[in-house]
Amino acid sequence: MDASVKSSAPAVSGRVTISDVADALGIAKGTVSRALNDYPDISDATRQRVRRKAEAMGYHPLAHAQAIRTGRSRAIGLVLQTDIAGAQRPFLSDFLAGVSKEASAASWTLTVATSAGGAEMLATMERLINERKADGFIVPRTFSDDPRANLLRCLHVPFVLYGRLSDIQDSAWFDILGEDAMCDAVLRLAQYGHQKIGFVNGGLEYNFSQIREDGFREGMRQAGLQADPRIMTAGAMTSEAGAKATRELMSSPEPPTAIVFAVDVAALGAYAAAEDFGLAIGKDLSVISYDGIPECEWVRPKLTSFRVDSQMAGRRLAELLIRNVRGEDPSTLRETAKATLWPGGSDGPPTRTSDEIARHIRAGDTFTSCEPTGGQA
Amino acid sequence: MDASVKSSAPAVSGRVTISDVADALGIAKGTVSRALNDYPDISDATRQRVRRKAEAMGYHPLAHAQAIRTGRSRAIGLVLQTDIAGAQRPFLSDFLAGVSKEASAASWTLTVATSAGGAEMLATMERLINERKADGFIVPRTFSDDPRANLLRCLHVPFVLYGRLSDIQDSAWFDILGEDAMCDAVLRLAQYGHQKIGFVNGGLEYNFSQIREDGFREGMRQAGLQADPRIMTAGAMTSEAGAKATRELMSSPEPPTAIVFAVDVAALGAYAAAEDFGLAIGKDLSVISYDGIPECEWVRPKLTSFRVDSQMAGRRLAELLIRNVRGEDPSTLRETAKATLWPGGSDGPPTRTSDEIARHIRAGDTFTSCEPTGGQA
DNA sequence: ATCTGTCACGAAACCGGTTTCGTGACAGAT
DNA sequence: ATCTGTCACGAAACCGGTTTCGTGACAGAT
Repeated sequence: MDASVKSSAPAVSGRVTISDVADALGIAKGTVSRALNDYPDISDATRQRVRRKAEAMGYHPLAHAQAIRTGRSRAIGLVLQTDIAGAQRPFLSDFLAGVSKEASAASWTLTVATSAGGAEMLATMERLINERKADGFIVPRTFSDDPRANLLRCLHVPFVLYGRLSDIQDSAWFDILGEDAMCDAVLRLAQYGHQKIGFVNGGLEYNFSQIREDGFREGMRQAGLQADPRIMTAGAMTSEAGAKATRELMSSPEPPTAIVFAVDVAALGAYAAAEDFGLAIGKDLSVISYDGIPECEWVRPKLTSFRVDSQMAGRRLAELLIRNVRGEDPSTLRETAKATLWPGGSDGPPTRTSDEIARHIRAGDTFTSCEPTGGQA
Repeated sequence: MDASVKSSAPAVSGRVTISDVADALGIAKGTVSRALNDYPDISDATRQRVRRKAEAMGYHPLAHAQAIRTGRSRAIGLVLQTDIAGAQRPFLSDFLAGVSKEASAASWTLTVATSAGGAEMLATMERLINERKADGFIVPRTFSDDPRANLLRCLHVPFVLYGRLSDIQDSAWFDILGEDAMCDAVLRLAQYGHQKIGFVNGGLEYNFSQIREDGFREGMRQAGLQADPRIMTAGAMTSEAGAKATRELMSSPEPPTAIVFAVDVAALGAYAAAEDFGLAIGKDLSVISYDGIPECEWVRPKLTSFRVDSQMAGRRLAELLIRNVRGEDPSTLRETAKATLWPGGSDGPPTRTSDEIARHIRAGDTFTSCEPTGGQA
């Protein structure tokens, strides 16, 4: 009888649309939209009615339908750099789990792309922006002077750094306090009685390296020890580089009895170097590192390392980014967390002095092996 | 003078829209759309003109604007299971790189979510489908009876399995020929002279396990050897489980001189077990495994393993899925590839007989250690 | 009693695409 | 010369949302 009866069938696709909700309430769909988006020109009574009905009908707006008008699709962008030697590999699964969990909780999604570094990386990000596949980015592995941050700032696209930027400006970030870990590592070694403590830093192109070196120096200062530049080096981001760095440090006139590494993969290289020299890790040479990659548990003795909770980092970064996109001031979106010491067997009281080690290495023989090695003998 | 002059300004956002292209050509935007989508009611001449102009103006349709009408957003869905012990972790970065590269090349994107297994996994996938965040799914780590595949089939959502399904039906898949690798592993060991060869399979809930066991048996058959059920076991998906399985096999009346593992992480456990028994890996006990995880390079001796090219797998899966979504018959979208042998030092000619090993283990002492261990002595 | 301002909503335009419907132009058949 | 069918396109509706614009109803001031 009533000619205005529109079919209230819930659309062909089975999804509940905003029109379905509006029809069910007998109001305009624009009103429903404004009610759900907290426009001020909607009465509290209506707002409540709409909310309840939408909830009851299981209505969820389609992000990409909103995007066409708003330009935002509730998607977090993450571009992984794949041309660097496994740098982010071990944490990736946990990290993604953290990001995507937090995203899901806010009805956001995660768009992942991969790229080599440099121009390709920036092009990839621009494409995601242009195609509205990402409303903002999580920028992992911050560089000291990060072109990604520069680009996103120019384009006024929100982002959150995983790592602090020296040129802090107005960016949001989350970071693990690597400096505290390095400092604690030194103090732990000093307490064991180590006096000659070496440092193998990561690549100086990364922002974290300066920070970790500062932490190392601060630890030495607090322990009342001298930081000796002859047993400090940097740039070790692979096991091979870590081995090479270790050999260099150990070949110095006054070799260290303990080395602090800024990254685990480099520290793993110390095992090979120690083997070459016939030094026992954890006894002749103590090692403490940072990251907490699973390989720490594989090597013997296990590698003592400051472990980073990557899943938590992912979660926090996602939350900060979402708040950034929603308009909060980036300079209020900054957080830090601490790494946790996971003791292995790679550190302990020194069993040899620096002198003894130096003589031993010059002599080219070993302390511990049971089969004769090296030398002309 | 001409009242019909619409502003040809390229929109506020800077993007070129379909209307911009239509205006530039003086034709209707519907015509442009049909021309670009190869509708039959567009003349070749017009089609060419439109294509060229769109190209020249740098027009790219907005995937989510298309999605609102078509229901498709050119996005690949990938839900990672994060509650299983690191199973997919090591390959993840390469795998994502492969998927996302292939996706980018086709102007698709990759939506990643994570989930625990079971009902949560299915709910996560349904959410992505309902919100049009994925037009189809790559289903990694296929289970023998895979609830994800069942769900997607019911919903008529395209998907590609990474792994073959026993109940093949109409699904598309890509898989590495694990059976060939297992077979080759046995033949390699047989050529070294091994006769008692054990097998430690992965979890039987995974589809690959049956396939790899078949490959192992086929290898034994080709080598003219008896598969001995007392030195075959399954369910080892972690290093601990691999160590336990190795101990069991070695404690059998006729222990193996070589073991084939279906997965690397389990094989890594063999190192710990061998150490317990005082057996030298690669000499007293040969080990060959499968996956090619980076840890193979960390252990001593390096683990001989059949390496899977995860990036390639990701690429192939992405391509197959896209073709599936575009309407190609899934039963024509099936591919396999071979794993590549990466020899380490964990396999070689047997240095002891099964008997010698059995006696040794019963005696509870070791062959190789230089310090006395074990026994009451 | 009228005027003014605010409240709260409906109607309609809009975002950037796709798809349906209608029709003028032309060719070929009668 | 008219009729019929196909070709090739324009116009308009549509997808599911958001946002702008307009206006009736009511309250308070004059």
